[in-house]
Amino acid sequence: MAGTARPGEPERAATSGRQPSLTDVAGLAGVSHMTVSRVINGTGSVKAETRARVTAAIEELDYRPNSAARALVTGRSGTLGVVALDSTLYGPASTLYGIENAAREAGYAITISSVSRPQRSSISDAVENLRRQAVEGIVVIAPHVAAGRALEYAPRDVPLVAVGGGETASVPVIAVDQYDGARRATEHLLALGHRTVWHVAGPGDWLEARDRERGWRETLERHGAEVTRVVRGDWSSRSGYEAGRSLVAERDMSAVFVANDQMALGLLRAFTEGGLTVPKDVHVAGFDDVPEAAYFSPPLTTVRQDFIELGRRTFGLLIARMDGGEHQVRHLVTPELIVRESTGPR
Amino acid sequence: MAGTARPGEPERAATSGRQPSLTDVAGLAGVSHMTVSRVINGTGSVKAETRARVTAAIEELDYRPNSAARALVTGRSGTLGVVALDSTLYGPASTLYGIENAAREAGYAITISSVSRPQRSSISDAVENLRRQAVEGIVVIAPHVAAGRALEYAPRDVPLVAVGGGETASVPVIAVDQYDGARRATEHLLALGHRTVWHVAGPGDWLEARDRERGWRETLERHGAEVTRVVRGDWSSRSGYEAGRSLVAERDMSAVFVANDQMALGLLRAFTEGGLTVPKDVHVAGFDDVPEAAYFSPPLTTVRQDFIELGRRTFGLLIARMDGGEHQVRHLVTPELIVRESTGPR
DNA sequence: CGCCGCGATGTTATCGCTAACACTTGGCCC
DNA sequence: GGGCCAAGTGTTAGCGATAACATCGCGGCG
Repeated sequence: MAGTARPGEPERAATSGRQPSLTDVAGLAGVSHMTVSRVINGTGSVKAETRARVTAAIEELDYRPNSAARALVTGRSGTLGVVALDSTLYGPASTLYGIENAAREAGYAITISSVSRPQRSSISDAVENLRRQAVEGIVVIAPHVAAGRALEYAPRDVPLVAVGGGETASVPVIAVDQYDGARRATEHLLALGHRTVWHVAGPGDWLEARDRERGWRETLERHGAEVTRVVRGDWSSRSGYEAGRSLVAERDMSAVFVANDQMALGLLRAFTEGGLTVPKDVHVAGFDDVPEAAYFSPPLTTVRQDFIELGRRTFGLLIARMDGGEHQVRHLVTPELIVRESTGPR
Repeated sequence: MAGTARPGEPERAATSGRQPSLTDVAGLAGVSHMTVSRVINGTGSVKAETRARVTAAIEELDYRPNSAARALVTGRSGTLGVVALDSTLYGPASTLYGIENAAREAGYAITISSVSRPQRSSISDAVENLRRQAVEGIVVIAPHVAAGRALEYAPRDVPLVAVGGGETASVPVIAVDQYDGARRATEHLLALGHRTVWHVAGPGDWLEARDRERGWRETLERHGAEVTRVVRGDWSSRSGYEAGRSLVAERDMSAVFVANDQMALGLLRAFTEGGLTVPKDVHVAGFDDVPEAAYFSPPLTTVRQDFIELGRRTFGLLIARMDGGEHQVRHLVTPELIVRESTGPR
């Protein structure tokens, strides 16, 4: 038996003050602190009996490794950072949830840094903020042009991936294929026999809004349908409502593709107030498939994005980046069209 | 001029490999590492000219303090943990946002640990998970009985506050006054002349559901109104829809208080399908005031909870706890009734 | 029979920072 | 003019972990 401490008379850590350290555990188990470290990390080889003694000591002292000390010596913090632009929205919140779950399973912690306004400076600030936390990698959830610009100047020395944004070549991007989703929705509406499809777009400085609009426009062009004027909202139900009011007046309007479900809700409301019945007078499709979409009046045809899956894949992409691999720039997740009554029989 | 390095010939950190350290900055500025530390932390006194030189060196090397080293020596990680039960819902997500904002302003980082299912063990796991990250304090957002039970066994050595949950005496709780909100909604409906008010409740193991139900029940009793049978949902629109279908059949049903807005949406849908018109045939009120509630068909009367404010106050409460003060157990935030068409004139 | 290698363990250096204390200089007071 | 104080700076000692190397038996093999 090695060491100076006698197992029969363990040196207990003072019950007061500070947390027990490796040395305290070692004292109690009658081994060196290095042996305890080996037991904890499963490295090296330790006799079964010794391991049992150490484990018991850890248990008794309720020992927990000091993550700061470990991070200092290993140079790895075990933490990833996520920048989210308005994490109260369903999409970002779900993506974050997916990322966090995958990260936790892999033993990483997640630190968040929200950004309320989509400005290049605030996004850069958030990234900088995370770097100060010594995160090992960063995810930016900000499908916004400002984010794209911010990422061009992103630090090179910390692995970074973007969700849903940026044509930047310098940062790998993962996203749901907005263009394809918009195409599906638009083609679905055209297939119902409409001469053309109107569009309520999202804010012009959001990449998702641009891609959806482009998907809609090019689908119309490909089918030789007239490209109507675009009404623009800001993602909110309120703006959808206003868009709806402006469309009610429009003659020869029989189908609308709205860039997200919340605006679609407002639009439905405006149509109802304006005396238009959906789907009898007008067909409406949305985007996102928020959990409530199936219970709108009428239930909304929409494009489903699997945010949880998106989050998981984002985490995988970041890990691959951190390991130095994975230089492919753009990863797309395919969305799915969910048909409901808002584009149903008249 | 002190030190051995000549300012004219700065010792640059190797461009390769590791991040610059205090010593690298010190070398470049021609001072000791301790002076650099003083400049960074604003402690002690440093001559203006020296400070300028150090600042320039920091800038040039793009130096960033190593948070692990700092945490190791100070014993403070500068990180707070948040446990959230389903952070994709509007309420928890907004509360988290409020907490994170307040924390960031105060220089703290936020680490999250989501819990998908409201079990005592998983909540304890999440807390344990955060402790391993050496957080200085923990917020548990989980207005659920399981959370309450988990908190009774919560570690004593890390400051912890709960949002919206638990009658536990051991942990300070901050919450929106659910009882009062339910009272307001119910009294509003009674004041419209209804003989009684029906209730679609949330899941029985959620404290918010219980408080809202109790607020409704006792208000009816206080006004001598009949207490009807309770229909129970699970917060989802789908369950609200089913509750609505079951209520459509009910004769003599003219007012419903639904425990949250999402269920209210489903209920409205079921009523529409069932041939009941709101507000003509039935009055409906919800709870939460999600951003979409104003655009339901019809716009929903509901009880607004200020989640952002709740988050800010939660952070304040946690900080107070961490400073050792603030032993008051229960803090309540008063909600507000927002009246819209769903309880409007017939 | 001595040496090599390996399993099991201990010793020492080190990560980057702050706390605590030591030291120098110059001005001011008596 | 000697001593004291404060400003400004440096030196040293850890914080609690892991990495790297050292040590010690012991069994097998040439």
